[in-house]
Amino acid sequence: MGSKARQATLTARPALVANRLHSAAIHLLRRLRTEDAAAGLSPSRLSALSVVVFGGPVTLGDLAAAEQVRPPTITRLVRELERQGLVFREADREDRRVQWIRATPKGQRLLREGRARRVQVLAASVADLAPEEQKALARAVPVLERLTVPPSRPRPRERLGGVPRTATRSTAKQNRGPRPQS
Amino acid sequence: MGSKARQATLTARPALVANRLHSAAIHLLRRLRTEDAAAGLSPSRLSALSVVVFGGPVTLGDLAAAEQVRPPTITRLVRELERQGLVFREADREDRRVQWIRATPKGQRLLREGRARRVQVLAASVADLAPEEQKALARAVPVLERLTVPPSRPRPRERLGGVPRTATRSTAKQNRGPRPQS
DNA sequence: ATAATAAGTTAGTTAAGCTAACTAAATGAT
DNA sequence: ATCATTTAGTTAGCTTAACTAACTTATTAT
Repeated sequence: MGSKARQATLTARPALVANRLHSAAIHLLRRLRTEDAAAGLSPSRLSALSVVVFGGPVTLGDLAAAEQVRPPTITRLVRELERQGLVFREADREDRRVQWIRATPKGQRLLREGRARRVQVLAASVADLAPEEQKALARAVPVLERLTVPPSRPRPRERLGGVPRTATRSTAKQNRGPRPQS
Repeated sequence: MGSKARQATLTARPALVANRLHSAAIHLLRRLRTEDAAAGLSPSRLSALSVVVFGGPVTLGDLAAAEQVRPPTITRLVRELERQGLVFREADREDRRVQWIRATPKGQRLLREGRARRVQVLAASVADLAPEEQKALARAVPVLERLTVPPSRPRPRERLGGVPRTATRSTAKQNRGPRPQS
């Protein structure tokens, strides 16, 4: 194969790449769904819990934004995580409409252990690939991650780094309103 | 190959790659979900329709295997596609338990036009990437596609390539007594 | 004081997955 | 030939996760 010609073909068809990525993502998740279920955490809950664990205390709205879903979806998701004893809420002292979500120790443990267990099947497949293939994947991952962030989302989240609790509320509020750069 | 150390890092952690792939896939699909809805075809239906359109006539079992879902799920999915006038079924003449699924012209058209429209947002993002990034993605896609096929599934489905209709059925089933219609 | 905005919740719908239990047809053994 | 088994698909009922619309409560602005 002439590599020049092939490269040209590849880069000339973003739609084709997008298409195949789409399919691949669907099938990838289908494949992992089974493992997810075994550990009692659906992909949605897993993803949300992960934001809570690594992103420090977050509000419901933060979570909804991070997960790119609507408020009711987050309400329900958090309720389930709460029921499983993986997160808990705490009302903000300054703005009593706001609920801060934190992970319990159980939630942190379950995320770390469970997540590893869940992607283990995938990881094994990755490990079975030829080195060049693994490299191809590893190089594509950061690109993929950039792709999955909608460009239309400014995301002003200072809170996401471990916020000490109540003090930050006023600070956070400030940039809530103005929405600096879009 | 430039940095040996970097390669080692990249290939040494399949679990890390798997993890990030998992997240990326979730967010990718979330992002596309909105676009999907607009065109009237959910990701699942889109994926199934795509198999029917490009994989020639398939049985329900074929579809279930290709989509990695259980029979009831496929039954429902096909019923909806049928209701939308995108596919139709036809009973096999030799084995009357078997249903062959084909795309209608409308289904073919909708897939071609609709699919492009649906992944258009993603395609636009891909097009916006730097050329090296596009190449990284393009090279990773085939690897991804291999990853999404469970290794534990031998799946010797001869039917999946465009089967002319009833002729092949007997080939597959050959040597079994021809049960005349009752 | 009152209107407007913001954060979450509730209610109700739709879609997509599953298992269990079923029907109908085909195959195999006696 | 009959009866048991296997296979293809369906039905019923459950769960999860998404959505919109309409609501409550709290905050902010006029």
